[in-house]
Amino acid sequence: MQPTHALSADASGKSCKKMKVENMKNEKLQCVSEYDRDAPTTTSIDTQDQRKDKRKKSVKSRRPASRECEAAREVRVDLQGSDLWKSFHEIGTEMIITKAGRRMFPSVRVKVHNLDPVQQYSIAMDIMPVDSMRYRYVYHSSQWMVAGNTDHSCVPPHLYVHPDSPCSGETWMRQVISFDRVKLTNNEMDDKGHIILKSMHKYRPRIHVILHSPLERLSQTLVSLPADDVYTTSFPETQFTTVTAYQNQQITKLKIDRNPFAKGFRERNG
Amino acid sequence: MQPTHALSADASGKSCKKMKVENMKNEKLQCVSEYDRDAPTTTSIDTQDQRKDKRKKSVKSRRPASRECEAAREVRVDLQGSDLWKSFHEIGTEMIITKAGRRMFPSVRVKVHNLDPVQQYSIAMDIMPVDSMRYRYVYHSSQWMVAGNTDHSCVPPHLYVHPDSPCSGETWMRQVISFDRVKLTNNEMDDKGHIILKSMHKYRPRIHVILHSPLERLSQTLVSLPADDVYTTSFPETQFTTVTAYQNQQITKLKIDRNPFAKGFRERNG
DNA sequence: TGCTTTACACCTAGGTGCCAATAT
DNA sequence: ATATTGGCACCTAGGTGTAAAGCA
Repeated sequence: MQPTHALSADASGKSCKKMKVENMKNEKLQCVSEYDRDAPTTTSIDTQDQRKDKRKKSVKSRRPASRECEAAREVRVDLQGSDLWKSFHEIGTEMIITKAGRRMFPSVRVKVHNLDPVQQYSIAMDIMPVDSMRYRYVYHSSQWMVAGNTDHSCVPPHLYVHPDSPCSGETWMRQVISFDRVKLTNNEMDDKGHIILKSMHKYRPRIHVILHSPLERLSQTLVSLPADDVYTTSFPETQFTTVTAYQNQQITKLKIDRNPFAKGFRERNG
Repeated sequence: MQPTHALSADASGKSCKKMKVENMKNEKLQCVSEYDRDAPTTTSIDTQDQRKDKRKKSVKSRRPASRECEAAREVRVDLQGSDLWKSFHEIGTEMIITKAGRRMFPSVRVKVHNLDPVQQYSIAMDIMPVDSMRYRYVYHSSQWMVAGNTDHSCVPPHLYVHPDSPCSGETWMRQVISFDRVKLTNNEMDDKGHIILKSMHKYRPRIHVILHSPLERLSQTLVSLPADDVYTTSFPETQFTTVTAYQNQQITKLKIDRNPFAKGFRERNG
């Protein structure tokens, strides 16, 4: 359980490392509440004792050949379809989870910038709990209320490595990176590689950009912990509550309206 | 164009290397005619000058802890669905190729044995020309006849790396490795990663088991040449002739009869 | 003539929310 | 009471050979 590439403790926000190391092993099921604000959350150095130091460090915008620190620009990850996510977020996004596994809608789609074109990267997604609460939906007030604490059975979050991984920075930057084949399940015994979540809980997806050192590689089957340099980011509007059946009818309507696979319900459900 | 990992010239069939090196760059479009015999063809050392030395070296059968040479057993690759392939082969297998890309039926499916469970491997397929001839089908004799030499535009054979690559030997051995998503095309400008072939030519698929040295890795996008140790094999019954429309009606009937996607023609075409 | 392309009907495979039944 | 499950009709997405048209 010891950190593989533990960093020195200089967590000053000005550090000019192109990629910051985050040791995911040490994160356990720690909750990242009240991230639900404005800018994307970018994890900087994140060792056990510094969790309180986490601050929204807005990623530097592209600046040609900034000479600050060996001219290295910081990795940037943009969420695609942010407007759609926000439409759901305003109501309170719900995601169905089933035993067989259910896709997300909307799905997480990103573009990455400022990678080194010749380096190899893997890009991965996982889904972190937002807090340790269980929720229930109160119909008459159309609101989600806390219903108690979660039972910490605490399955470590499964890392979904994008199937194109590993791949050169150049190739990654040329395309929209889509996680639309990810499936969510409530089956704790799942063996099909789906992401296991608990119903009636709040979650938020994270994106990891994993730089492969020349001496290592990340097999797609080594599903849990990248030991290399990892750049991690997350978008507030992608937060959602897991359900086994939709609770808020406005969510149902919006899904039917926007998800092509639900077209069969368009007219029927006026 | 120089061999990356050229071997010494001891091509004696008894060499005890677990995996033999084959330098694919040196193979060019060399034709491997009259391999259409009995046992699977296993490529041993294959440098430019030794092509005549190629012999069907039937892979050693599993022998527990044979101590001959550091107790390493030789890699073995078995073709799944061999009977189905043979049904077609007896008639003269045809594969449709289209501009958009067409799947193969039957598809190539294999099982691998005697890998090192803890090593990382990639498994790949390519399709080699059997000779340099162009063929035409003569209806009244129901036979394929030579129609001339091919025009050597000679696109280097595209390597299709199995999407699960790279992966541990243990994982590979536990599953049937299916290449059913491979698509064949006659579009020489194809950019969708399909395998480009010439119509009215004879081909045979090859399977490559690529051992990753700890210091290297094979990106799925580096599509052409494995520089590591490669074990290559091929099965006579998988040979086929490329067409844009089926020539032999017996082939058409067998495809309709066996390919689930052609079910719509079962009754119609008595 | 001989080969290739295209639009097509008809499949398989699989993603939706719904609803009634069933847990918890 | 609430939450979950499984069967369902209805979609999307895409794999078939066909037949007619297009191309050398």
